[in-house]
Amino acid sequence: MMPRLPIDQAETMIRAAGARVTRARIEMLAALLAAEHALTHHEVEKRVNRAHAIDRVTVYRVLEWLTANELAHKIAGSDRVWRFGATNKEHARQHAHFECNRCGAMICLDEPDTKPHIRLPSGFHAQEVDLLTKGLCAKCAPARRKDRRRRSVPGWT
Amino acid sequence: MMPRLPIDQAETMIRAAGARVTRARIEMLAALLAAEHALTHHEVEKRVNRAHAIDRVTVYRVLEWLTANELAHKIAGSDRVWRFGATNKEHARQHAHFECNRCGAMICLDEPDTKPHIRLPSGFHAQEVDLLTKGLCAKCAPARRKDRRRRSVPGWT
DNA sequence: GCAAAATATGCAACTCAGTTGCATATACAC
DNA sequence: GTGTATATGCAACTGAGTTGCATATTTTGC
Ligand SMILES: [Zn+2]
Ligand SMILES: [Zn+2]
Ligand SMILES: [Zn+2]
Ligand SMILES: [Zn+2]
Repeated sequence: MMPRLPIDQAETMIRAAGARVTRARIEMLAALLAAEHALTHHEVEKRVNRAHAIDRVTVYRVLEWLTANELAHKIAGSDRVWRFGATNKEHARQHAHFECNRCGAMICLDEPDTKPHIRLPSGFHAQEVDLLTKGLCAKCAPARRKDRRRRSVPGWT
Repeated sequence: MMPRLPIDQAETMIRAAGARVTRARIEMLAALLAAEHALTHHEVEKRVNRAHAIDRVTVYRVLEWLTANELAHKIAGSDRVWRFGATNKEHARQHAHFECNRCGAMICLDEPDTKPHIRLPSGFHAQEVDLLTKGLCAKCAPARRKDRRRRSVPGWT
C-alpha cells in the first residue's frame, strides 16, 4: 500500500463522505491526519494558517462537521478545551486516550484493551465508555523525575 | 452509627481538615453531601442560596478549596462544565463516573470494578485513570425508548 | 464554459464558565 | 475584646465556543 500524503488522503476521505470538498476541510483534516497528537482548535488554526489565513469560526465549524461525519472525533480534556483527532483506519470506534498532566498533550491509544465491566444503578443504560489515562508523556516524564511528587494540596500549607 | 445531618457532617469534615470553618464552606459541602448527583457551580449556588445569598466567585473558590483538601472532587463533563461531588466514606480515591447523554446528570459509581490494563507508548508514565460511562440515566432511559436510535450523523441528511 | 442554486466562509457580536485584583468582612488566637 | 490571617464580595477580565447575517465558493444543470 502506497503511503499517501495527508492532503490527498484528506481529500479522498471528504469526497467519500459525499460532501463539498473545500480547502478548509481538506487542510484541516490533513492537519489532523499528520498530527502526532490530538489538536485543539487553536493548534489546527495555527497549522493551517501556514498555507492561508482561516477564520476561527470556520475552524470551529469544520471541526464540528468533521466530527459529525465521523472523519474526526473530539476528546474532552482537563482544561475544558476540546481536542480533535482524525478517525482513521486503526482507531476503533471506541478507543482510550492519554492526557499528559504536565503539558496537556492528548494522544489516542489504539489498544482495544480489556473492557472494564461497570455495574450501573438500576434503570441506567450504558451507551459508551470513555477511558482517559492521565500521567506524564515521554517528553515530560524525565523533567518530573526530581519533583519527588508528594501528596500535594495546592494552596494549603 | 447515627445518621448525621449533612450540615453537621460537613462541619466536622472541615474542622478535621484543620481549616477555618465558614458558613460558605459548611453549606456548600453539605449541599454536595446531600446531593443525589454531582453538582455544577450553578447548582451549588442555587441550593445554598436558599439559606442566604452567596457570591458566585465564592462558590468557585470554595469548590476549589474543597477539591484541594480532598473533601470534594471534580469531574469533567461533556459540556465543559465541572461537576463536584463530596469525597466521602464509600468512594475510593479512584472511582468511575456516569454521565447521562440526555440530561447531563453525572453520578459517582462506587464499584471499584476491574481495572483495565492500558498499554502506553514507550516513555509514557500513567498516574491515574478516569473512567466515564455515558448513556441514559433512570429518568431518561424510558423517554428515549421510541427514539429508535439510528446511527446519527447530526446536521447531515 | 456559464448561470443558478446550494452551502461554506468571514465578520461582528454574543454567551457563559472560570479567573484576578483589591477592598472589606469574618474566624480565630491571644 | 483586639489583632492578624484569611475568606468573601464586587467589578472587571479571559478565553472557548456560538449565532446571525452578508458574501464567497462549490456544484449542478445547461
Ligand atoms: Zn507532557
Ligand atoms: Zn482518539
Ligand atoms: Zn438523564
Ligand atoms: Zn465521583
